[in-house]
This record gives sequence, C-alpha cells and structure tokens, in this order.
Amino acid sequence: MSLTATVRTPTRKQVLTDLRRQEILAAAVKVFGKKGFAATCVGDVADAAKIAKGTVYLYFDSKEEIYAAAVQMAVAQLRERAAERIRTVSGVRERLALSIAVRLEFWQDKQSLYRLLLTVGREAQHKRQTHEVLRAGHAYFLSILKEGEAAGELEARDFEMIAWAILDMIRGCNERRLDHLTERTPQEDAAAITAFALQQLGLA
Amino acid sequence: MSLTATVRTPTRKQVLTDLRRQEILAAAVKVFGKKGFAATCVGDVADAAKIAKGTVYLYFDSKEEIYAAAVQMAVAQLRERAAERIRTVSGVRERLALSIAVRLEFWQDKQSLYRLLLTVGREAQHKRQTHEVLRAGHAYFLSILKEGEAAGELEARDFEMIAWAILDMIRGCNERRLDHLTERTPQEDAAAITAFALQQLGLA
Amino acid sequence: MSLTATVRTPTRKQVLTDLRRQEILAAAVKVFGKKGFAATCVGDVADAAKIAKGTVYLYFDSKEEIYAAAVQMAVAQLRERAAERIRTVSGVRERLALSIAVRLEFWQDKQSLYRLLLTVGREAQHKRQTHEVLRAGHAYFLSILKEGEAAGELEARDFEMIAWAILDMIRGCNERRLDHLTERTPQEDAAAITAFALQQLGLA
Amino acid sequence: MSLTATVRTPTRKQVLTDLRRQEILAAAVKVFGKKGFAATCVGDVADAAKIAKGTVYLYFDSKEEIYAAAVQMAVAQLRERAAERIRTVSGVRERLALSIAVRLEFWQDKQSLYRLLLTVGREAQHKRQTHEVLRAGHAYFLSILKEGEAAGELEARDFEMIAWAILDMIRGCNERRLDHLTERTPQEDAAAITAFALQQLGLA
DNA sequence: TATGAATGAGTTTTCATTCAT
DNA sequence: AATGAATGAAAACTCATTCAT
Repeated sequence: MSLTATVRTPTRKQVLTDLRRQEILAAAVKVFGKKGFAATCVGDVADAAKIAKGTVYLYFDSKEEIYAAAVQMAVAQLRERAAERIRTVSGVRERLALSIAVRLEFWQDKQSLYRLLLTVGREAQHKRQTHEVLRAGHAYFLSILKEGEAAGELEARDFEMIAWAILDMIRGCNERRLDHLTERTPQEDAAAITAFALQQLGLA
Repeated sequence: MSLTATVRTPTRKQVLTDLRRQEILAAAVKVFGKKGFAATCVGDVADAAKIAKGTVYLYFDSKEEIYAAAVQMAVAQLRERAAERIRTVSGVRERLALSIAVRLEFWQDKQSLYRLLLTVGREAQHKRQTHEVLRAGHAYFLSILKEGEAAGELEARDFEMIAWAILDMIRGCNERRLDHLTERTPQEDAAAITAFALQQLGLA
Repeated sequence: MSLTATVRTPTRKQVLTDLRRQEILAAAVKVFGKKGFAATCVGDVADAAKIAKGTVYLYFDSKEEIYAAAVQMAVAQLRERAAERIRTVSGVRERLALSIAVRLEFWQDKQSLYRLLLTVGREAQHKRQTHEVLRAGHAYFLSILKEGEAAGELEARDFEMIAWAILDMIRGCNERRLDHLTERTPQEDAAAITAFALQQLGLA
Repeated sequence: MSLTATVRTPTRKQVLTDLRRQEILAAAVKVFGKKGFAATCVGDVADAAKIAKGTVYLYFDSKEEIYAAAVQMAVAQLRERAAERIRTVSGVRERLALSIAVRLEFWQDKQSLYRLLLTVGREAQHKRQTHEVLRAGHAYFLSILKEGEAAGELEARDFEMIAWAILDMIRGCNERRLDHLTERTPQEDAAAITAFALQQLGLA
C-alpha cells in the first residue's frame, strides 16, 4: 500500500486487461469472420480465446461491444499498414501500382479480418464506420491522381470516377479470392488493375 | 358451376396463392433488407405483411425458403428486364451499353431488394446462392465479349478480367447510390462504366 | 314447410349427420391407431375421411370429442361381436375355447381399432373407459368358470386369478401379433391359451 | 490445489452432473407417467425438477433423449435388482419364483416409472424401444427354462409360449395394481403366477 | 352444408447474460 | 479474476379452432 504500489497497480492491471481484450478480439475476429455476427455465439468466441464464457463479460459488456471493438481494431490495422508502405515511392505510376498492390496483398493472411469487415460492415448499425473506410480509400486514390495532374504527369479527367473504379475492382478481386472464385494471385490482380487504371489515364 | 367456372377454379386459387406469396416476399424483402436475415424474425415478416405468423408458413416452409424465394424473385426480375430490352439492339457496343444500363437502372426503385442481396448474401449460409448470381452476371458479360470477338468486332483480350471489372464497377456504383455516397444518376454511371469498358476493349 | 316436411326434415338430416359421423370416426380410428392421439392432427383425420378440415368441426366439437367417440364406437363393436357367437355353444370346455378364439380372431382385420384402444386407452383421461372393458372381460370369463363349477364340471379354484390370466395371455398374444413380434396365427394362439387354461382347471 | 484435489476435480464435476441428470430424470418420469409423452412439455419437466427450462437442455439434447434415458434407467435398475437377487438361488423352481417376484415387487414404489413405460411405450415412435424391453424379458425367462431342460429338471415343452405367458401375467398383475383394479399384494400375485408356471411345466 | 385460409397460443430449442463458487 | 451452471427471454415452427366465402 506504499505510494508507488498504489500508483503502479492500476497501470499493471490496465496492461493485463488490454492484453486480455486483444486476445479476445483476435478470437472474435476469427469466429465472426467465419460465421457472421448473428450465427456466432459468445461461447464460440470464448472457446476460440480459450477462456470461459463468463470471463468474456469481464472485459466486454455485451456481444455487440465485442463486435464493435473488433471492427474498430480491424480498421485501425488496415489504415496503419496501408499508409506505411506508400510514402517510399513517388510518381503517379509507382504510387498507383504500389497502393493497389498493398490493398490486394495486405489481406492475404487476414482473410477472417476481411470477412468480418465484409459481413459485419453491411449491417445497418455499422454503415457509418464502413462508409468512413470507403471514403478514406477514395480520397487517397483521388489525391494520387490530382497530384499527378498537378505535377503535369496526367491530363485532367474524371478522376472521381476512376478512383472509385479502382476501389471497386480491388474490392471485387479481394472478395473473389476470399470466396475461392478466382485462382489468380494478388500480384496478378494488382498488375491487371494497375494496367486498367493506366489505360484509363492515357498512360498505357 | 358452369364449365368455365369449373375449369377456372384451380387457376383462381393459384392466382390468390401467388398473390399472397408475392405480398409476403415484398414484406420479407423490406425487413430482411432493413435488419438483415439473422436479425429478422418470421414475426417481423408477418407483421410487415399484416398477416399472422402462422400464415407465413402456409406459403413458405421455412425462413430460409422465404429468403431463397426473395433472391430468386429478384434475380428473375432482373433477368427478365435485361432480356426484354437487350433484344432491341445488336452489336457489342450497344449490347454492352444496354446491359450495363439495365443493371444500374433496375435497382432504382428496388433499394430494399438490393440491400437484401447485399447484406444477406454475405452471410455464410447464403454464399452459394450469392456466388451463383455473381457467376451468372460474369458469364453474361463474358458471352457478349466473346460473341463480339467471334463477329470480328473485338480483338482477343483478357475478357475474363474485363467482365469482372464491369461487374465490380456496376456493383460499386449501385452500392454508393444505395448508401447515398454519390449524387450521380444511374444513367451517368452507366455511361461512365460503358466508356471505361470500351476503352479497355480498344473501341473508345 | 308442410307438416310432413317439418317432421321429416330433421330425421333425414339426422341420418345424414350420423352417416358423416360414422365416416369420420372410421377415418379417426385408422389414423389415431396408426400414429396415436397426440401425433395425429385433425387434418390427418379430415384427409383420411376425404373431407375438409373445417367440415370435421361441423360434426364434432373438438379433437378430444372425436377420440372419445371413436373409442366408444370401438368398444361397442367389440362387445356386440363377442356376444354374438358365444351363445351357440355350451359346456365349460367349448365356451372357454370359443370365447378365447373369438377374442383373438376378432381383431385380425381390425388392427387399427385395436391399436387405438391400446394407445389411447392408456392415456389418463380414458382410464375409466378402459377399465370398464377389462372388468367386463374378466366378469365374462369368471361367469363361465363359475357356471362350470355350478354344473359340476369344475372343482373350485382361484377362478378370479385364472380369468385374469386368460385375459392377460389373450392381450399379450394380440399385441404381439399387432407388433409383428409373433408368427403364430390367432387360431394357434387360441389353442395354446385354451390348453393352458384347461390344465389350470384340471381338465387337461 | 493439492494433487488429490486436482485429480478429483473432474470426478466431482461428473458426480454433480450425474446428480442433476438423475433429478431431471426423476422429474421426467413423474410427469411423463402422469400425462404421457406427447402431452408433457419440457417446461413441465423443468418445473417438476424445479429448474429453468433451459437448464434441462444442459443435461439432455432433446425431449426424446430425456425419455430414452428415463426408460434406459428404469430397465437398468430392474435388471440390476433382478440380477442381484437371482445369484442367491439355483434350480428352475427357485429362479423362476424369484424372477417373477422381483418383477412384481420392483414396481411397488415406482408406479410413475411403470406408468411411463406403459403409456409412452405405446406411442408409435417408441415401439422399437418397448419391443427391446419385451424381448429381453422373454429371452430371460426362456433361458431359465432352457437351462432347466439342459439340467434335466424339465422336460421339453413349448417354452417360448410359456415364457410369454409368464410375462403377460406379470404385466397384467402390475397394471391392475397400478390402476387399483386389484387388492392382492405383489407377493400373492407372484405366488399365483409361479404356481401357474410350475403347473404348465409339470412341476406342480 | 362444405371449404380451407387464417389465426395465434403453445411447443421445442438456443443463447446472451448473470452470479455463486 | 476466472469459471461455467443456471436462467429465461426470444426464436422457429405446429396445429386446433374459427370464419368468410
């Protein structure tokens, strides 16, 4: 009960609590992604996290809250990773190619996370969050194109539409791979989408 | 009890039954689209259709069957609409333009139906049905392109990928309109997507 | 609206009503006997009677009432048929042999009726009726034995018990035949049971 | 957390689980016996066991399984009881007398269990299980008789039929006592049935 | 009188959440 | 803090009964 102890204890507790929360969220992402929100029961999450059902409720108030936190975590990871590789290159061609490639390769080993975003992001109560992610992606590609125009690398076109088209194709390829509807690699898809975009931009 | 009456009776019953089914399906589309498949209970569908819960089961064997029928109805309607307009034109350019336009205009007044396909189609147990719809759409555009090649209107390209890209862009535009993320009209979107496609095909 | 018409009409109606009731009961015996009371739904009875579900309720107030009437009918038939053949013979041996044989042969073509009595008669609310039938059977065999004693054909024994034993064996044989647990004919069973009884009575 | 505790823990859990199962089964026997299988709902069983409806499903997968377990329990108890007393005697007379007595005395304080077997066993879906019980009983008496023949204590007869007759009489006596149609004691009934059997076997 | 579509209370079963240990 | 047995509200589905035609 010394001063130091009093100060440290909550911190240590906080760290442990956060760790447990992360473990539970990782498990939640896995099972929600596999079976969807409604078809997943709290017991499934607990099992996947190798803890008891009751323990889940020590860290989250409800199933809803678990889900919301899982989505939030997924989105945060996505943004962080995506931003990280892009700054290393310059020029429209390279930045486009890399941005597309990142968005296709990133999910390779995160299928359940992607599945979670797809299934859960569709549910009414999470629309807003999903829209934010989409808008951010669009803004990002738009900025590449506009900077290209500013740098004289591109002529003015309907960049808005092209940016959406790029996102749509990325999403389509990702979903098809997730659902085993394609045998192409992320790299092959990235190349095709990039070529597609360049042709629209008159850079082919 | 005239001969005609006797002959018509089963028809009349059939008509009434079909009407009820349509009513229930319309209600189902509405509530499934709003709350998702899992979060909607049969009572909700019944309430929306203003009938008793048990009555639903006179027309459908299970909640699953209602969903399947709703999707089937939507797909059938779309196909019919598409087929009826497509007969009026010939040539790759026109067929492509029209097919894309139909797929964008069709959903204008069927937003809850489209929402149903989006949300519910994502759930694990309905993957297969969703995939069928996607594959059918892909096959359809692919056939237009291949016939164009056979007719000498197009040179050989990666038609597979182009067909998927068209579908991806259509889907993206539709979803953005559904979510009020765009202010473009279906016609404007159709024109843009068609232009994209033609450029990829070297017909721009 | 003449006097005759007024008098006749209810009679004619009554006859028709009774006929319909009989038809429905015959159908009820069949399906109740096959599936039991609880597992049979009114629709099954209606189907078996080839009428509409609603029509059943024009002749009976409830499913319970159908069942009660069916049991009553079954019991009445049983008594009538059993009594009919017995008076033709005299002497303990013959009366016993014939009484046993009748009770085994009677059910040969009335399996669903017997099944009905077995399954339904077991249910709590129909205990009393079932007991009446059993007691009547016991009283009947007891009277044969007592008359035999009075006539000097038999020495005094525990006739009560022997009468019950005869009934028990008859019932056992009937049930085994009903359930296909035996390949013996009713006649073979009757002979065996009669031999048993005679041995107990010292007449073997 | 001693070694013993660690070793015992699963055992303790198992014991508690078994206890609960027994409690539920006891309640089930009571209500099934009173109202029959179909007319009893799981809530009734839960109420009788003074637990919540959902709790029942922690110990049994379905209403069907409860019934099956109850019957199995009854049969196992009967067998155990019979086997334990039968080892004390030898010779056809004694084994027969004892086997019959056990089957009559056993049910004295288990009326609702017996009622369960009677009422529920009659329902179509449980026929098979009931038949198994009957066949086992028959096989048991048959084996006593055949061993008696092998040991030279009995001459060959229609043992099949005699074994059935014994079972039929036991059943009749049991049912009459259940329904208050008799005032005899199980012991008196046992003596009478045994005497009956011995006379048929020429051992009287 | 006959029909069978409609009803809604009742049944089995699941599962998020609580709480005694 | 951790557990998992217990709870009971809610869901899918059934079916006896009613009633408009």
